Amino acid sequence: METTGVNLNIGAVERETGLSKDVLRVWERRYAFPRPSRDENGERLYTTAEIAKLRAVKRLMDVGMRPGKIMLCSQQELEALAEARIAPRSADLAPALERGIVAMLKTHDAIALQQALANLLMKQGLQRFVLDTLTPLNRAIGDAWMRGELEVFEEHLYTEQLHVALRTAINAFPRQAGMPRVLLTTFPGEHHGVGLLMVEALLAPEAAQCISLGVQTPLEDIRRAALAHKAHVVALSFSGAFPVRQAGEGLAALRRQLPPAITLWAGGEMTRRVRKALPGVVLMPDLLAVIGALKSWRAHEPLAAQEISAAA
Amino acid sequence: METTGVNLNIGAVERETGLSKDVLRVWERRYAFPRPSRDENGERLYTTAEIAKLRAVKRLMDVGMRPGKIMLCSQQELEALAEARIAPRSADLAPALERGIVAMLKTHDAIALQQALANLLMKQGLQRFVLDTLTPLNRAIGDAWMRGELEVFEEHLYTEQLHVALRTAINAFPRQAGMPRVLLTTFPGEHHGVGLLMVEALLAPEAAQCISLGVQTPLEDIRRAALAHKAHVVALSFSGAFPVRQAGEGLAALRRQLPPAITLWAGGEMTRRVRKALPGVVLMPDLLAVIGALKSWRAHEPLAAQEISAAA
DNA sequence: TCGCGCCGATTGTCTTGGACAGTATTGGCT
DNA sequence: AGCCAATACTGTCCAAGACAATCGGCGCGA
Repeated sequence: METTGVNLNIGAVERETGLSKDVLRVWERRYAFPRPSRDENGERLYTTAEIAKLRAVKRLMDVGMRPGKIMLCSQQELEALAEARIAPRSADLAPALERGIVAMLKTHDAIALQQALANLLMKQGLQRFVLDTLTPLNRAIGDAWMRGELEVFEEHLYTEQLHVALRTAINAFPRQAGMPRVLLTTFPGEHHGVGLLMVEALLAPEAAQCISLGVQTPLEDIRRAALAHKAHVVALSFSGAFPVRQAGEGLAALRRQLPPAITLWAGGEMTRRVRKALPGVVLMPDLLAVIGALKSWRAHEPLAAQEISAAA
Repeated sequence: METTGVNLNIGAVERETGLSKDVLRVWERRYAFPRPSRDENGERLYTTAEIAKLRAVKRLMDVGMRPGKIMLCSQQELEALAEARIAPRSADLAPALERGIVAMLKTHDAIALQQALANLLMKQGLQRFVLDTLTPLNRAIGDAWMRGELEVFEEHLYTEQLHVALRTAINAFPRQAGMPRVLLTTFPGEHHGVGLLMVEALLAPEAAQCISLGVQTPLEDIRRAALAHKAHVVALSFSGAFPVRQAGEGLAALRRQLPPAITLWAGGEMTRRVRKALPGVVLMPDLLAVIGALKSWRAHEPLAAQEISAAA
């Protein structure tokens, strides 16, 4: 625990924590936390301790807790809350596999990690790997992250290695002009791209044609891309931290601008928190739903597909 | 040209254009552009035309132009400026290869694009592909982007396909415990990750061990990761749009926090715009410099490497 | 006892207009 | 022509207020 007491200004804290300047200032006004010192110009200077606590608060808020309830807790209390939240489901047992992967992350053994992922993938096949292994594994990683056991950079390493493993496996499938054509991307503000890759991993063996634009495509460009690529389905991925409201607005706008024949899928952790139904949007709260949605599309939408093709 | 006159509020414009709310408001005050209408609550509503012009302005600013000079130009004038800027160097000739790739992007032929990239890669080998093909190709794509010939989603598709091609090729090399160990990532705020992949593509055949954290690692975590992984080199990538000042501050802070034995590399388009030297940071304005820096490290730093190993 | 609707509390986002510091550019001087 | 200083430019930060959407709890009816 060094005393790297490098004080950061509000802009740097925004970048480091993902909390907007507005939020940081209004929290200070309302909750008296954080309470940064000021430099000679009266500008805020946040300590590393405050930043760490802000990150802990954000983690808890990303799983549904409210700022007013937790803002004045100490670091220990926050950790206890995180612990309590995941206790119910990890109480039974954390399987050896998951614990092994987390251990590799903690020892920073990138090579072992990559081999472990590649081995599992080869043994199980791509779809089983995604559905059976990755789902609980991602949850275990998420839990460890919630508990503060994992550093940011360790989580980054996991994501990166997962990218490598999945991308390699997906590439082994021939890139064919299958049906449906699925356009994959995320909204601006959503940085997390593993979801896209997992969906692609599920669809590639089903002979659907995936066109991924990566993350953060502006709304207007999603529309243009869907038309340009004559997509049958537009699939968006949302991580748990994505604001439900923003997603709802964006999906509604997109639904309005897209021809009705194009199906709209929305998946990812966030979709579990959606209350009111979004007309014309297929929600996929888990990965299994992707397979279901694909089957459903193939059963019900042959006409739509023809229409889009004919419109060319 | 549809009249999708969907007006966006300032937050949405910030996400879509990458211009902060503060900047949008201060531009309105100073230059009387943009001049958004207001909703019933007095909140700004930007038209799609304004957003398009904002994007054009940002593109030109990313290559060094100043807002005051260009803010009041019409769309046509902005396009003329972009044209003029790239005329000097593309006047000679745009080689057939580059034009072919751009054409594939414009016709949205993802399959052809991927095959073209894979073919080139196989024919030339990874390093030659990166150095000889990708450098001019990226410039051609950048020029087309500057001219407004490419849509955002077309550029996204290119990036994604490049990712696929490079990742596949890199994976073909055995992941060994070579020297030096290079930690690759970008600062928070830098979304562009192709640079990292290109560096990895150059280093993998040289038997250096790359550990990539992907994009947007908080400063403190870069430090921790460097120590945890016992990295010999920390390499950061910056796209042309990254603010030079932010990069300078970040690099200085990182240099201060990192043991002197760890070498610090900074590469990418931004580094060409750096004026004052950054002590203790190796600048790599082009990709060839990466090879040079690697050779230089191997020639001069055998002691440092041993020290770090011993410190374990 | 469970479901539904209402109301108050909570919370993120947007508002204005001012200020300042660091950087680029201009102009004058040698 | 080259160098330095004054000036213009520009991004970021500040304050305190306002408002709408949402959450949570309460009471009511089935």
